[in-house]
Amino acid sequence: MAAVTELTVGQVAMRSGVAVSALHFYEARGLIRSHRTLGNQRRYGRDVLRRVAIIKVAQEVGISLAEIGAALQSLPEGRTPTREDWNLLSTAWRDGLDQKIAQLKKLRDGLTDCIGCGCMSIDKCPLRNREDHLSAQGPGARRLLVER
Amino acid sequence: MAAVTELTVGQVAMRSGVAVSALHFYEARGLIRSHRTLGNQRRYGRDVLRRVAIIKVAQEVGISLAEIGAALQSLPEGRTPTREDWNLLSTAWRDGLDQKIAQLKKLRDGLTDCIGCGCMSIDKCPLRNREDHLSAQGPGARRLLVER
DNA sequence: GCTTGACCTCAAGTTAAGTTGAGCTTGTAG
DNA sequence: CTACAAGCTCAACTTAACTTGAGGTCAAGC
Repeated sequence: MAAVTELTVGQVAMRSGVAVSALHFYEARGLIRSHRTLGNQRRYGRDVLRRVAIIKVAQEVGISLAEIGAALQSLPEGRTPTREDWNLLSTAWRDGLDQKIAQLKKLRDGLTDCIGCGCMSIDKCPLRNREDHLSAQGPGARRLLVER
Repeated sequence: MAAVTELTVGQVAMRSGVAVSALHFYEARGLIRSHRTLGNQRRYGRDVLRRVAIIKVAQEVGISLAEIGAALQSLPEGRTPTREDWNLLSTAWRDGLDQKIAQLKKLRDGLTDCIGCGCMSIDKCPLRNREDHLSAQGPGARRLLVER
């Protein structure tokens, strides 16, 4: 028992509340890192707990793993996130949240206005026309789970 | 040219802004209906435009196709949606939106409180502990794109 | 009357974020 | 020293909401 700080996957899973398979997955995606024992088992430093915490919070805010990964990578030198880093990220994400909230509000107000107006006629409904014909442009324009 | 009101898939696609393949898909899912010409091609009544409009609005509000389908089915007799029907649906959906907004606000406020506190220590952070360990309970508990 | 463009069907692919399972290895408690 | 829990890898499956493609039909202009 050299370093007391080392954690196994199972321990990280238990303490962080995410499944072992999810941890494997995050590692494959480059969101967390581990080193291996001689027997090829993963060992994590305690910083992984903080990283996982950040990941989960970001996910709840509606940020994709890809974006989270990018944000974590963009931290200078890919080092363990410090409080400073957390400030930057959480501020940015909070702003994103603000925007999302504002959008939903607009949508809700549109709905409210539209209730009872029976105007769902595609050409005239303000709700419908909010989305300025995003179709028929780029041919390969994929849009699953659209954001903006 | 008996009824001037008949539309082809292509026309519906163009006017509604959704792809032909998506219309096929909606039909397979029972969200819209068509009748066929002698040559087996789809023909739609104008009401389909309204239905598609409803579907798109609901999607933007974050409602799944399954739920939209259920809502549309629940309309008495599966008839063409009237203004009354639209009232009911849009009111319900607006309330859902309200809830979603409230949730995001709570999350944002949590983030705001947390910024600078550097408390991301899993055990003590209020943001982290909001989610009262939802792990390790039901074995088959799937949760992709969680709602609540 | 034939060529094009719009349609049709059905199967398979796509993305995100994981989960499940098979088959095999480690590590630890008794 | 021997179970049995916990790990490991890799492939395949899951859901939602469509898209893409292959292979074949319909309709309309010239």
